[in-house]
Amino acid sequence: MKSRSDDLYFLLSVVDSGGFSAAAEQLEVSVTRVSRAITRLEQSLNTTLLNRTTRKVSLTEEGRLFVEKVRGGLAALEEAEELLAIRKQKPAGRLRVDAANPFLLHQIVPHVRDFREAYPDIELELTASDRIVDLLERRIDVAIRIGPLEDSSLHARPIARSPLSVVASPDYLKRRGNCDSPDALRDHDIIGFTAPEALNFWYIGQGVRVRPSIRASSGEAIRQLCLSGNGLAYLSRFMIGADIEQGNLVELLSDHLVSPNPRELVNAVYYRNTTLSARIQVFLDFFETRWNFL
Amino acid sequence: MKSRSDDLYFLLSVVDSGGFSAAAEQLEVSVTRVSRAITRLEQSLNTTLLNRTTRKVSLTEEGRLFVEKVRGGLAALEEAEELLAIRKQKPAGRLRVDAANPFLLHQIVPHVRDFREAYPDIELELTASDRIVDLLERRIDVAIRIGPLEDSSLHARPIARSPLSVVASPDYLKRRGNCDSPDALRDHDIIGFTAPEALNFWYIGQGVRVRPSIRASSGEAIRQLCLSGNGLAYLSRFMIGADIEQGNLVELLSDHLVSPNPRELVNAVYYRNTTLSARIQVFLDFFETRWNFL
DNA sequence: AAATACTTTTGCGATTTTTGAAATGAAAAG
DNA sequence: CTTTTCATTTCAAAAATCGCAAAAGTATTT
Repeated sequence: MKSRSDDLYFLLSVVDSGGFSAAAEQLEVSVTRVSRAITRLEQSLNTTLLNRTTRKVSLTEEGRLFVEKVRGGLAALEEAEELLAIRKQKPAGRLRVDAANPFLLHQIVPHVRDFREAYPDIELELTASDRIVDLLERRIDVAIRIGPLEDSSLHARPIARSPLSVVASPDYLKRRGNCDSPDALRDHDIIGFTAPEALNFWYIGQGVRVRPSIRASSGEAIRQLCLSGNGLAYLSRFMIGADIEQGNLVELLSDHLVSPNPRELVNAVYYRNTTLSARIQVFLDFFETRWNFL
Repeated sequence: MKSRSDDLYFLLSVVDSGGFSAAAEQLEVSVTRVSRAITRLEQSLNTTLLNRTTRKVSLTEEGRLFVEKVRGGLAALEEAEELLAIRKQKPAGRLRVDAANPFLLHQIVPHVRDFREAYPDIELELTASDRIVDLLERRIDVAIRIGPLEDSSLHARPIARSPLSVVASPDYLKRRGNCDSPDALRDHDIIGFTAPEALNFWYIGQGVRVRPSIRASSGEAIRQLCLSGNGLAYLSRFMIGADIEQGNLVELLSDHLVSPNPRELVNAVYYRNTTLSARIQVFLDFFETRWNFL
């Protein structure tokens, strides 16, 4: 509540450098300041953080726990500042973004107006392709992919997660009855994928390989089929979140859903291990805060 | 680097309450202070965070991004303080912890000496049981479980993740050759579980159901079999981390491992949705920082 | 258009904190 | 026993923060 972040930085420096004077030198401040920062901190927390034996300082057990958590917190704060620094560079230029069609429609398109307003100098080019295509050849800067990545020659960074849910339309459920347990799936119509077959593996309980009575080749098609009461589907939250909120689809078996699972991860894929271009950076930061599928 | 946490709290309050005066009232300080805090912050960051139109304040786009990150950071810092507060209560009494045998051996037992030293008033009782047993009847306070949870009547909290790796002993590999691709698994001896069969599903590529040529009923047995060169095994990092470091086991197919997956999550299970007892809290905090399997 | 009703910002003296240099104290090293 | 190496404390100067009251805006109302 009251601890000044400056003092926390001092603490970290002391811990890392192993002494007050060393920390002072490292931070280019007087030893007095360091000493006082720690004292202030300890008093404010009413705890002894550092065990001072004249030659060395060592962390008390509470200090250890405290420092551990503090590190993460300060890192986040610094990231926040860094964000602004990047943004100040007024990123500009062309940015080619690729995503699977449903993701593009449901989670990117609705926000591009705001994005363009925030970064008017970035020319956004959106493309849709279901599989990972040749990013390099098509000059794509960043691709959003859902689920496990196949090509590991590219670099990827997880940026969000979109759990999968079993859903059905209310009228279907009225006709066919509810579905309370994984075993009850047998009594229902399942809308599945034509290919790859791995998509018809649902992460429920121990994992179930379903036998679809209807198949479609795209998630969007499955969603439509489900909305019009053709059966149960297992889809990513990002494309049915709105449907659920509006009551057009009902979640089933939520107690038996297994999370995390390989298909719920949303990754940003790009080449270059090195630092991302400001364009890509701001794009990801911008959208990360808007993707609000749980 | 220089932003003060106090000012950040002011910022948050302004954002949440929707105005300077409202924030001032909420924080029980003068409006002047709030205004100055924001000004100071903005100058220090050299950025306009708040868009003041007389009737209301709204976040600028940079402000939005900034606040978002800051929230997380401050939350972590507060957690750190809270930790100390809990610890100050000198938690005492009996704490019954249950875990699967290998986890108990590899990740708990090695640290109990330190734990006892840190919390001398807690009487630790450790039990091992492979499946979730009747926690209530056996009076277990907290159980550590790896992988998906079956009984959802209990409350669980993910506390760590322990990825799974495909491993083999160096001498086995010398004899039988390397294993570069998921397909190459066919040419190798697999050490699998006798039951449940679901454990012989490996999260590699699209997911592979392996056909073990040797089976054992416990992870520890599988580990031993693997160490003595009987074939490939797919085990949690927490039980083979040391083996890998010491070179007694070699990781295979790491490029094809799929993460996250349902079996890598380490959960703390307990009844009570309400606030955890100090005992359980400190136990989890203490060990979380020591479990260092990636 | 002018007046009104809110808000935020600013000027300024008083008050509280913070700072560095040097003094002090304390434990290890020679 | 003396020297060295740190950390803490003292003290006066310097800096920052604070609150009051006045000022400066900007929607809404008259």
